Amino acid sequence: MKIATWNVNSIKARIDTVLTWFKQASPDVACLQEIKCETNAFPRLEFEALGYNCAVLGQKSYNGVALLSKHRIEDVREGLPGGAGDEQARYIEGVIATKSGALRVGSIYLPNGNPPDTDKFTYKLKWMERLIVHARELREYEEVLVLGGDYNVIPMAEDVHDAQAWSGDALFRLESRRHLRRMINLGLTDAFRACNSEPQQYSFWDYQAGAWQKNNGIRIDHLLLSPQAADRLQSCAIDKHVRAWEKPSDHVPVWCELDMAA
DNA sequence: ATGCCGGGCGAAGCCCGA
Repeated sequence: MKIATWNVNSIKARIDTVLTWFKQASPDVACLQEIKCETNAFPRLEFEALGYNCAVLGQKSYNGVALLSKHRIEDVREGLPGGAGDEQARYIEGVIATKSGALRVGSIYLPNGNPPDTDKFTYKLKWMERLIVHARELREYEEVLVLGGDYNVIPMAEDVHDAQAWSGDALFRLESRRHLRRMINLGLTDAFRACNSEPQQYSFWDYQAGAWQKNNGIRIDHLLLSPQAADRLQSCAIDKHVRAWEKPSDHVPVWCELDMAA
């Protein structure tokens, strides 16, 4: 069972690139972020033609998340609990029935939080607090669970080209990293780091200042696995080559393979 | 160097991202 996450930076602008990757990579389940369209404007037909079911939580202009699955998506939860008045479409979750039981998948678009001296950073930290509370609830289900998405947090200095330059940034601030560490401490596994100990492995390169050409990247797109999922983890990789395609997103797909055969 | 790209919106120029 191949499960992927990808911040596509507008599904409308990126549809050809995204479909090309889906045809090649053929993930069983995919978490998309920054679709930047309203729910009913999501290009469902294009994905259905490839055999996918779609669960979408969209929003006009900004944010927006989706779950795509070759199998039926059940028990869809739209939005992260605990956010009374939070209008930003940043979380969708669903359950996929497999031969070896339920697979629960969440698609996360965590707030950026910059600049850090504003309420944007406060919103980010509060959102992370809500995510921790929700992950703690999900832990009790003892299911195969994958929380995939654009976390907008650089876990460690080895996950950024220039840690010094990023030290004050909301993506690398200690408060953000501490909250991500709390997620891990709930018993979740960073799938990529469970499979790859090489430093300087990135999932995002800015469009500006030749960041891609200079390999000035950061690793902020993560797949966090429950113990039941981590036990089934076979591989995890970053599809870096996609960043060199025509009209790329600034993020690339990250995927893992779980053994759900039995 | 926060605004060098790139997208949304909407029809010029501003908001936003990481």
